[in-house]
Parts: sequence; C-alpha cells; structure tokens
Amino acid sequence: MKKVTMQDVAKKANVSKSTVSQFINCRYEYMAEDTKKRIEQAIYELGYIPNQIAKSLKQKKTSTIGVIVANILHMFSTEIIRSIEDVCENNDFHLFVCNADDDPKKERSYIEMLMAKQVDGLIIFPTSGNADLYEKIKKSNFPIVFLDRKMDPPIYPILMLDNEKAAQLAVDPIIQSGKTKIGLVSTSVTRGITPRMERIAGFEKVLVNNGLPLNKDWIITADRHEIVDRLEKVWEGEDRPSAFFATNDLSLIELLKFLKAKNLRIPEDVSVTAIDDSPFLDFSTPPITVVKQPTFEMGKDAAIKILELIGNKQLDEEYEIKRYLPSLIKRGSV
Amino acid sequence: MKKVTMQDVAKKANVSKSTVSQFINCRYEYMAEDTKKRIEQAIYELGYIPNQIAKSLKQKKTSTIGVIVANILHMFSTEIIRSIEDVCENNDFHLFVCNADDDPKKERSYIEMLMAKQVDGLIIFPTSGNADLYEKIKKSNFPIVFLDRKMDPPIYPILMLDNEKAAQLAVDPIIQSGKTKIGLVSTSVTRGITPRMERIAGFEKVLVNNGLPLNKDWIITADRHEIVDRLEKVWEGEDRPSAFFATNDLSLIELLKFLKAKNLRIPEDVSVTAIDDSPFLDFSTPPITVVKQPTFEMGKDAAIKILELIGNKQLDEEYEIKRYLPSLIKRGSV
DNA sequence: CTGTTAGCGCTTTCAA
DNA sequence: TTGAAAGCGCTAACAG
Repeated sequence: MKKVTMQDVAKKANVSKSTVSQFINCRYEYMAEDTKKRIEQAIYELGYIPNQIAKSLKQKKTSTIGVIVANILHMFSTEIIRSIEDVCENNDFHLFVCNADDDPKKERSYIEMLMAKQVDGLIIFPTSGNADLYEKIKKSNFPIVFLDRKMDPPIYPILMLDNEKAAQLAVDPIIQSGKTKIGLVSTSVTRGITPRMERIAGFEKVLVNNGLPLNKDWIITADRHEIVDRLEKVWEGEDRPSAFFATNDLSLIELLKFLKAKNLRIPEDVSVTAIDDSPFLDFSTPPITVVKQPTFEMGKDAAIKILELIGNKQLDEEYEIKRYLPSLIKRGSV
Repeated sequence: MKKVTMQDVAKKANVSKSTVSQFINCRYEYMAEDTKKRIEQAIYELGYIPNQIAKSLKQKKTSTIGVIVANILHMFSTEIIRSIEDVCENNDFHLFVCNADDDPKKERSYIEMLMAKQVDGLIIFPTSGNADLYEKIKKSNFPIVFLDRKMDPPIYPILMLDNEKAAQLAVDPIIQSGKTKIGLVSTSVTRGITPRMERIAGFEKVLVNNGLPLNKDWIITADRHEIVDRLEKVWEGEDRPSAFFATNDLSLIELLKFLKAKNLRIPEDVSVTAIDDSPFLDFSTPPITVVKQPTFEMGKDAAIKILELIGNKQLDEEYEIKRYLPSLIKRGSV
C-alpha cells in the first residue's frame, strides 16, 4: 500500500498533474465543470491527501511557527500556548511546540531543529545563554519574537511582564497587613533568567522603599526540589520570616508543601502571595492571593507579531520591549 | 539574505553536493581528512542548516509523530505528552502536538493535517465519531496508537485506564466512611467518550453492588461551565447527596467551586473524591483524595508502541486492548 | 481551459 | 575517494 500522489489522481481523472494542482488550490477560474468533477471524484476514491512536505519545499514556506517554552510545567506556558494557537488557527498556521526544560543546550538544539524543519518563524520563551545564536539568526533575516526575555539591544520584538510591578503588587498586601519580615522563594536563578531576576529586584526594591529589613538569607533561590530543604534551613535559624512571596507557581507549590509539613497556618503564622494563578488556588487553605499575568493578551500579541514579521520580507534593525501589566487577585492568604 | 543550501557549501568547499551529503550523514568511510575539514569549515562559515523538508521528501519519512489530545487542559494530557516526549527524544523523533478541544471535527482536521505533513505515525486521545476515518487510514497501513479510546474491533493498539476499577477505587472510601448518598460529576458525555462512560458505569456498578441507592438526578454530566448550575439544581431539591465523585480534574474544579460558594465543608457536609491528581490538591481544604492514573507508564508505552509500528512495515489485523491500573492517594476529603 | 517544463534541496546508486 | 544524474511530490510560469 503506497501513498497516492497527485500523479495518481491525475491519471485517474485523465488530466495532468498541474490541473490537479490547480484544483487543490482552488484556482477554478478557467476550469471546466466536468474536469472539476472528475478530479474531485478521483481524489475521493483514492483517498488522496496532498503532500505538504513537497508543497513546502517548492514554496519555501511551511505555514508553521515554532514555539519554544522554557518550562512547559508552568501554567504560564500552557496558557500562552493556548492563546497563540487561537491566533494561528485563524490564520491557517500550525504550531510546533517544544519544551526547553530550562536548559539552554536544549533550547539551542530545538532552534536548530525547528529551523531545519523550515518553520516560518519562532516564538521563544526565556532561557539564557544563546545570545550569539540569536544574532547569527538575525543576520539571516529570520523572524523571531521573544516572550519574557530581556535582550540588549532588542534586535527582535520582546514582550514581557512588568516584573517589578508584579513583585510590588504581590508584596504590597503583605506590607499592608503589618508584617515586616518578608522572605522570597524562587526556582533557580543560576542561569540569569530575566523574569526571575527582575522579580527579585522588584521585591528588594519594595522592601527598601518601605524601610523594611532585607534579609538575604530569606531570599531563597534554588532548584525546585531543593526549595523545601532551604526553607528548613531558614526555619532552623533564630529569626524567621512571617511572610513569603513566591515568584511563580512551581515555587509556590514547594512553599505550600513546606508550610503544610511544618503545620504552619496561613496567614496567621505565615502570609503567602505569589505570581501566577491556578484554578486550584481558590480552594487551598486558605485561598492564595496571587498576581496574574495577562497571558491571553501576551500570547495573542506574540502570535500577531510573529505573523506580521513573517509577512514582511525585511526585519527592522531594532524593536521595542513591550511590557504587560499584571493584576492582583486578592484571596485570603495575607 | 537567502537560505544557504548544500550547493553553496559544496561550492565553497570545492566538492560536489553528494560529498557534502555524505559528510552531513556521517558516512566518512572513504572521505579524505582534508575534504572533511574543508566541508566542516564551509558549513561553519556559512552557518548552514540542512533542510529537513527536502530530506524528508526524498526519504519519505519525517521522524516525527503526531499527538492529538482530546483536551490539553487536563493534567492527564500534559503528563502523558511529557512522557511520550522523553521516549521520542531518546529515539531522535520529534513530536507534533495538537489539541482537539473535545471536538471530533477538529480531530479529523488535525489527522488530515498531520498526515499531510507526513508524520510517520499518530498517537490519538479520545474524542468520538471518526471511526470511518480510522478504518480508511488502517487500509493504507498507516500506524496509529490510541490512548483511552475503545474501538471494536481493535484495529489499532489501544492503551487505556481500567476506568471501572478507577471509579471503584474512588468510591470505595466514601462507602467505607458510611455515607450512602453519593453523586457524580462529569464533564459532558454527549459524544460518548469512552473513559467518561466507563467511569460512570463503574460508579453505578459499585453503588449497586453495595446495595446503595442510585439516584440518576445526582449523576451530573454537563459542559464544564454548566456544572455549577446543575449542582445548584440538585441542591434545591429535598434530597441531597452527602458525597461526590468527580470523574476528572476539570469537573473536580467545578465541584469545589460550588461547594465553596455554598460554604459546604469537606468532608463533614460533603465528601469528595476524584480521578486525576494535581500538586495543588495536597493543599486544598482539606487535601483531596484522588485516584491517580499511571500517566508516565501509559505515555511511555504509547510512544514505544508507535515507534514499533513505524519500524514494522506491515500492521497486524487486530491488536489487544491494554488496561492500566490506577492507584488511590488517600488524603482527607472523605 | 489544460498540459509542458523546470525546478525546490536533498539522497542515492553507479561510474569514474 | 569523489562526482554525475535521477528523482522524491509538488508548484508556477508559459504555451498551446
């Protein structure tokens, strides 16, 4: 059972390949009703599916864009992907989603693989350490849009959360509540991932601006699975924080795990706020106050932007960094 | 700035296309050290990335498999995808993931699109109503593996949860606790999606086997966003259930939303169990008892199976349905 | 209105 | 040890 090709259809319908091609691409202008019928019939009987690969090779475009997320386990990633998908579907584009797992090496290899597969453009989420690659790619005029990654100069469009603002929104309610000993939990920061750095910077700024003590020991940045241990260490000390700000959903999970194991009550013993929402946070003990990113908007804009770049033939020298405003969802954890 | 091709590399290295091709594919056997060096150099200087599309066209294989999930919002889907990914990566295969959004039309169009893109095989999650398509595809000897979808006869390999067992595991603790008025919440079932049907059947069976009343009004199957309303209706009645079994994570969220709005305590007022775990369920009020599917194993097996089918040239007439055993995670919601 | 022709970028004999 | 040539399945002028 071999694949049926356009040639097979042509033979069956008694026309030439090119006529079938016309038909497939809905260029009926000068096509006789009868020919049309015959081709349609032949296609149906043979169960013919056009070979996109061959088409792409010829047309030098695949109508697919590649998306490389830093870590698919973050709700943030899934939500953004969903909204990119919507835009793509409306424009007859397809998505090739890859997960870099926070690993620059993986990111690099995915970039190469996606370009080898001839995607028409790329949307990339943070990971660090491939600046040289981006510059090289830029020289070849290949379209990329970055989400949540700083870059100087901005040789590609960059969309990111106003991370400082997000940290401020998350920490403010804690301060309002009168608590002064505030710690932070973040997944690893060793690779200089912009959003995490900015959130930490924002956090420190808020404390300083409010004349609160900034205890470096309370700023925990560690691999996801080491966070609980690090928290244990802090708890062994004399001086303990009475509130924590978690910079994303994964670190929040670890924080909650720890508090629960220690039988610490929220917010009586420890207040908690975090960035990134999850439907389940409404039902935790108590509901957790979070800062929500406008993921829908960000994904949509990223998709629109990349389609725009793909449409133009020439990239600009530099682009703007667009910042998005987060919003606070008050629940009972402060 | 046009794309650099193998021809460009060949010219720069002063060899022919075919020699470059040999090099790319590591067939160095008879290649002079010097030629090798020159080609390597040329590739580096030009930043050449081989065109997979062209290669695929020639070789009639893409080394990618397509995955169509019924609904990407289920944790179940994401987890399975992750484990499929792992296997694929080890075998130098890539993944094209699509989300059918519980819509058979979408599923159909994704199947066609993926086949047009010449994926080497397909892993498909439940949605219903495309049986004719599968049969047609089967005739052309194209490999598919189904996850969580029944099919009679099983013309393709099928991997699914033992859904009856899962329902039993989830309902048993409720019965143990002495509660007898048990309801069920499920996302819509109108399209005859096997796992949901089986879970409901399993649920009914357990009740009957235990001599408990089976109140059809307490079996709520509705679109996600109508679940809360339906629950309201039940609550307006005289007779109210004192426990609920949610057939998946999405219906659990709606159930919890309702209970919270009504200020109902778990498990004092209403006991809750569900199928599918989430890290956050450990921190809800109280932690929710769930039945966990062996997603890692299922995804891995699906991937191994599809690679095996791709490796063989000929499909079997029929295959077995392999069932996976769920496990209970006891927490405090019963 | 339909067919002929010339590739898209790569692999793969086979010959040199 | 390397190159020439044919062709994967399709599109896009251009002829007819």
